[in-house]
Amino acid sequence: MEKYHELLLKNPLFSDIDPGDITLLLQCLNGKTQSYRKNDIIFLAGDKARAVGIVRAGSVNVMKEDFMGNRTILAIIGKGGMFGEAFACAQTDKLPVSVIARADSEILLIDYKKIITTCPSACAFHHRMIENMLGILAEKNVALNKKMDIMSRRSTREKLIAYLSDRAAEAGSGAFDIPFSRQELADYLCVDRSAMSTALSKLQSDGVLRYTHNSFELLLRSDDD
Amino acid sequence: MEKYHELLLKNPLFSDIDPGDITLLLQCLNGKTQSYRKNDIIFLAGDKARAVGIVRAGSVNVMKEDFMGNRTILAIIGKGGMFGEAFACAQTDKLPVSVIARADSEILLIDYKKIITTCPSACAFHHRMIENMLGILAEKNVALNKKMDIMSRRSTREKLIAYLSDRAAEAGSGAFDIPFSRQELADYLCVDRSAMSTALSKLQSDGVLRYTHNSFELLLRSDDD
DNA sequence: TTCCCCTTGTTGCAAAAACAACATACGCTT
DNA sequence: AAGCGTATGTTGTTTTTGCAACAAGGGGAA
Repeated sequence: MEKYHELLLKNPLFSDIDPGDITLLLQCLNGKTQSYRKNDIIFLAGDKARAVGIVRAGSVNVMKEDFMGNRTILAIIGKGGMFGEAFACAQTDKLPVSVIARADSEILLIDYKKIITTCPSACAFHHRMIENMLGILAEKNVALNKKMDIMSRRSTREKLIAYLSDRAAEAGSGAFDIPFSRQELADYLCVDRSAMSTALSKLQSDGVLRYTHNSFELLLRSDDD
Repeated sequence: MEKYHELLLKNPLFSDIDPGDITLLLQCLNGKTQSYRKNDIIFLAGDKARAVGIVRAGSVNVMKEDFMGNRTILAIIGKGGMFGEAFACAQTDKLPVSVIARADSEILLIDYKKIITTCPSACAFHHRMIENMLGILAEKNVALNKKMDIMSRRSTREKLIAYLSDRAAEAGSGAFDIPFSRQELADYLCVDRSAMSTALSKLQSDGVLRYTHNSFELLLRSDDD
């Protein structure tokens, strides 16, 4: 049980909650831990979203099936991870994704209503959890907006500039490091790696940018673009 | 004052709150209405995000300035609209955007802490507002994820298929209408209108799709793609 | 009806990206 | 140090996009 609580404490939903309060909190939440075998369906697309899931053991796939029947894995959620929170909080009528067990798994399912409704005893940690949930959703929102800003550019060159500018702004300096390999960066920007590599070279030869490995430096140019 | 409350009631943050409770709620929130002249800075990029803004009168620009100094308008928020909620809830240290008055405006600023902290009297409507805020953030999240799924496709053709599949899934049928004109759809997908038009024609001649005006029908194909 | 404007579809062309295949550089293990 | 595998950069080809200009069609107003 000790290990179980440790796992929860690592989850941002429970951050800044006193470990000693976790047991009480779990009582308020009335979560049920359910076991699933590999390939079992945890949530099915089309269902009403009511619960948030936390992976106690094993891992799950968040999957999407399009109209043509092609299935895509949107996310792989491992031990300690959470899924379904956005759909639960949005009270979506029809879940647009399915969640399937990748392996035999133990999932803690918590009813959304129990999360957002402070319990009769109005426990402080419960309130903290609501705040955490707001923070989680808000941060994802900010990250997604940032990425959308990048992805809306038409060319690889512009996507690179948008991404690198953003990193520079975050670092507060023209010189900064990036946390991606080239392939990862290409995946993040949704472009071809080799084309991106070419675009990077061109940016350098154009004098807009200098880089070695993962260290970059954007060079301000007052005139044209 | 009556008009002012009407405006708030239309805002999703206050939905399902009894109009009679609004006055009390506003006291809990301790919001300040401030006047700004055209081009006044309401939030400045780099500031700490602490407050949510609601436009009582006038309108504001949410703007971003990149490393090169190019400014982009991310959003125009009109009367009744809200801004800054994601940054406030994420407790962002450095606001990545600025908010500027487009015209002389009256802005109701509410401290984020006051929103998420239920007041001593634990009023029910205050709690409802927290739930609303969760819903707002979660819905934006879902919408952004949906769009990301579309935007991550490499070609216009694939973006179209992703978008139309999504619409079909939402309609629960291969036949459905879309709420966009061609130009709007192109903007949504971040592609060129005429290229998109060509891609649509090709999809139709390939027998994947039929459409007239804004009525579309996706035709299932069991074999290849 | 006729005229005009706006939306949508089409075509040609230039630029860019995707793709593939290869070359080089780097880090790690033995 | 040598050898190997991975990551990165380069080059050439094909496909697609973006752009621009134009044609076709529809709706509304006079």
